[in-house]
Parts: sequence; structure tokens; C-alpha cells
Amino acid sequence: MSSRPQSQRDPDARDDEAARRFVEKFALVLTQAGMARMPARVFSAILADDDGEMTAGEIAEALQISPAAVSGATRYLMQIGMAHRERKPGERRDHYLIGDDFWYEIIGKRDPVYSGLADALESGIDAVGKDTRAGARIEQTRDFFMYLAKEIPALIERWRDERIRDLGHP
Amino acid sequence: MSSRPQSQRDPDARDDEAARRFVEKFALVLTQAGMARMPARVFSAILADDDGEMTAGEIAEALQISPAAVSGATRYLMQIGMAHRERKPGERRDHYLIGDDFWYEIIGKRDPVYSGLADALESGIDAVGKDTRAGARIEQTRDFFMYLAKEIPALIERWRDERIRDLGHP
DNA sequence: CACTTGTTTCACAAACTTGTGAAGTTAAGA
DNA sequence: TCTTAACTTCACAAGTTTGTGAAACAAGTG
Repeated sequence: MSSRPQSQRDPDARDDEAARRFVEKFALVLTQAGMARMPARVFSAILADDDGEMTAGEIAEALQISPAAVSGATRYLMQIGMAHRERKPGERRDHYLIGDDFWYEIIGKRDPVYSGLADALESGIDAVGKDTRAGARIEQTRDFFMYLAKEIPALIERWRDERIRDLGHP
Repeated sequence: MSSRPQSQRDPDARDDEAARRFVEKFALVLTQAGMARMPARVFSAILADDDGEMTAGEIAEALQISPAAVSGATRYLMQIGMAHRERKPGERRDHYLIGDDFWYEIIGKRDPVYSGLADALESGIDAVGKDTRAGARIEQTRDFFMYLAKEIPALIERWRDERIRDLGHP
């Protein structure tokens, strides 16, 4: 979990200082995409960890945050399915991990967002009147989100398939 | 812009009270999807307006908010391309409008988000080492976002084409 | 050119969010 | 059963964000 001084580094090995910078950089992008700060940092830290698995203590240490902050962030990450927790029998510590294919899950879960928009729009069509200009506009918008709700999961499925095929022919 | 009392309503005509509820409901969904409250409300109001076009005064009146709030919200909406402003010659008022096909634009603009994630991840691969487990995981994640950055615009393009074809054969 | 209507800017108060220390809870190990 | 390490919950202080009133600014109109 540590690397040599810069002057004699193997360019293919881990550079802790650079890894730390990456964690903050990636967390920042996630934050800009709407994720809260601590969950973003915690997630990035686990992502950059070689095992993809850290204890709460390791997280607190790595990010210099309180156990309370770790607890809050991990609870959130687990809730939205971006991390999960494991504890081996006869272990006191929880290990937080991110799967190797969690991204499909997360993006796939945008589905409810689009469906939610489509549902809200559905009720709007009646409110403004089916045959009004607003009605037509809202209906078209609804159709678009229904399309996304259907096609995006299919897109991700396609990626999954391609990946599996690539692993078969490396 | 107004409708009869409930008791004698035409079910295909506009129901102002229901429309108002829709505006708040849809704004709430947008808010949950990460949009700020006022821009979400203003956008929803214009979406539900029959002309798809409102003056700042109409917006303030409809949503019971100050001119300052309208100004801030419209500035934001225009900046991200969800609304634009028009003023006819010899008019004192600005009219804010949303196009009939703005959604493609907006979702299409997620592209930079995915590209941004892919970029940040790219730098992470070197930081943790190309041939480490973390390196492989980050690389795979980057590939996934590059895939999305490429495929989602294509998806939207496809919708556009289908729409145009539908309009040709109604 | 002054008046009037409409929009933007700005400073601020209120409301909300965030991360912390400290106390409380849980469960492994002796 | 008691001890202790690990995690969670809670109240709060600090920091942000949000929407407002008031004042400044722009642009038609008489």
C-alpha cells in the first residue's frame, strides 16, 4: 500500500501521492455531477484502493475524516448500491467494497429517475388538457423519457455482453 | 389561461388547479434529480404554459416569487440551454420560452459529464499503476464511460430520426 | 427629455447542510 | 461475564445556499 520515492519509481507501480490526488480529483467530478462530498471521496478512495476494499478505519485515516463522517458516507453509498459491506466471521471490522461491475448498476438505476419524470409528466397531460399545445408538448416529453427508460438499460446490457465476449478472447 | 369550475369541466380542457399541482410535482422530481428549486419551478411553469412562453411577470405571479428570484432562475436556465429569451421589437417585456425539442439538447449535454469522468479516471490509471488490480478496475470504468459518452448521443439521434419519421406519417 | 414599466444587482436574514466530538450501542475475545 | 475495539447516533457549530426587499439600471413612450 506504499511506493518508493519518486526518484526511483517504477512507472508501472503505484504512486501514493498521485493516487491521493486522483482520489480528490475524481471525487470533485462526482461532486459536480451531483453527489455529496463525503460519499464521493469515500467512493473514490475505495475505487483507488488496490483491493477495492477498505475498513472504516482505513477510510478515516486516508481521507483524514472522523468516524462519524465515514459512517454517514458508507450508509449512503450502501443505500444507493455503490458499495456494500462485508464482515468475515470472527472479525471486528467492517470491510466496505465496490464490486467490479457496479457502474452498470448505478447507471442502470437512473431508470427510476426517467420513469419518475415520465410519471409526473403523465399526470400533467390531463392537467393542461390532452388536445392543447401544452398537452402535446408534455406528451412528447413523456415519450422521450419513456424511450430513455427503455433504451438505456438495453445499452448497458450491450456493454455487459461485449465485455464478457472480450474476456473470452483476450 | 383559466378554466371553468370543476363541476362543469370539459375533461379535455385545462384545469388550472391541476396544472398548478403538476408544476410543483414536476419541479420536485427535477429537484430530486439535482436541479435547484427555483429553476426547476420556473421551467415547469413554462412547460405547462399553453404557449410555452411566459414573461417574467407572469412567472412571478404564477409561482408567487420575487422578480429577483425570476431573474436568477431564468439566467440559470438560459445558461444551461433549457430556456431562451425573446423580445419582440417595440416590446418592454422579455418572453422566456422553451423549445419543442430542448430535451435532446439537455440529455445530450450529459456527454461532457461522462467525458469528464473518463478523463479523471484516465489520470487515475497511471497513479495506481497500469498493471495493478486498481489499475484494471479504473481502466474498465473509464472504458464504460467512454462507451456511454459515445452511445448516448447516438441514442438521442435515433429518437430524433424516429420522431421526424412519425411526423411524416402521422 | 422626463416618465414609466420592467429587469438586474446586491446585501442580508433565514433555512438548510455538513462534519465533528462525545456519548451510546454492539459484538468479539478473554 | 467483563472488557474493549469498532461502529453508530446525536446535538451542535460552522459554513453554504436561497430567496427577498431595496436600490440601481435599461429601454420604450409621451
